[in-house]
Amino acid sequence: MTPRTSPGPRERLLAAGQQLFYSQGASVGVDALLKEANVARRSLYEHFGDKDGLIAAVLHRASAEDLAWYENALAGATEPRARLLGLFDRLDELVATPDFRGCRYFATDLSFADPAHPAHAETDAFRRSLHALLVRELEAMGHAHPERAAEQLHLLIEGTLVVGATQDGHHPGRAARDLAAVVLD
Amino acid sequence: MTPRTSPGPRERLLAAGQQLFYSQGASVGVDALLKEANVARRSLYEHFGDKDGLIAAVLHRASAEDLAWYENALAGATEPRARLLGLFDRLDELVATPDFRGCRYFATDLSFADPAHPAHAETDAFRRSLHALLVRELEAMGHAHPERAAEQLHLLIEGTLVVGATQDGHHPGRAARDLAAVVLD
DNA sequence: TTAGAAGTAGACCAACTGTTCTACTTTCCA
DNA sequence: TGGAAAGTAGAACAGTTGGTCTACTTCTAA
Repeated sequence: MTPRTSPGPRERLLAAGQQLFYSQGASVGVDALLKEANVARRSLYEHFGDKDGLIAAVLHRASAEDLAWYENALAGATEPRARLLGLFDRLDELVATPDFRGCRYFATDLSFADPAHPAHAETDAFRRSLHALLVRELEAMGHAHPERAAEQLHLLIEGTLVVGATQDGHHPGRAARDLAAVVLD
Repeated sequence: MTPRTSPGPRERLLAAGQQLFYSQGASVGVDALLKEANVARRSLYEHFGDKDGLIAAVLHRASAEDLAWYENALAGATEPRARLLGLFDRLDELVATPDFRGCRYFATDLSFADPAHPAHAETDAFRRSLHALLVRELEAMGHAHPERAAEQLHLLIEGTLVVGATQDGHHPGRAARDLAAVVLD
């Protein structure tokens, strides 16, 4: 019942944070977040404690969404090897998006020099999940060294994101895909 | 003459900026910079106009130093192929440094959402120089597709830096070196 | 119907930001 | 020796930051 016709302030804050933290960086002001979310100042502090709490919550949510994106990208094919190669095709499309600005998690890590900041726990968790996902796929295709290969694929993914974010016109996904094919053999 | 026994305020500001912008990010306060450089407030604004001017100048200087680092890393061998592979060995050592925090230029790009910020011109220039350096080496070894191979090597370098900055205990330089060997053939 | 929870709106605060300015000192060259 | 240039020290300023607080409204469930 009461299917909540429109999302509440908590949801709106998370959505606004996800968008603004990505496009502007973690330094966006609280005022901008409140305005974008159309939410009262008080609601932010009631729901998340402080700005850092919102940042961590946004990363937590984005992490789940991004992992789902990876799963979806893999689902483009059924054969294990084709699944992983297809991932790089999808990455190539992703980084070509006009407002692509690189990996949310690495950007967050760079924003907070203090290693005790709660955001780092979220970015670490994301990377571990991504690594586990890659290992799972590699094991499914019977790779001889899944751990090592996963690290190499991860390196190719990060490289693709950075090059995609900093250089226009390139197709880093294609370059990475060629190298990924080597890793898989 | 007057070999300037100790570096002047300009040099001290550049050195302090190079260190603090890297370790703390571009958001370090002017006060911290002045204190670290042991320089009067006024000197900063006389020499660099404003904080952004210092940021650009620091990047300009770091760019030259970092390119020299790449040249030096290549100089570990004479045979063209060994030169490029040796670069990844040096990168592997670099990212293992305890205070390594990733690529200065990518971090800077992420810090300034405004594409008109003067820092972006410096990071672009650095990347172009690095690309040219890679192309030069690939041509020297008679590679069939120097431009394409340079993009792949660049991707491997960026991936190495990101993984090195975010995951401890890994040896991304080794993983990248294996893949670089494939690129070179 | 009504009490209480949740939300809005916005004033307010202390701390900090980059920047400008004034006054004094050092350096160095003609 | 003298005087301009460059440097230091630090007060002051306006704008912004994250965060708290009060007063009012809306929703909702007993």
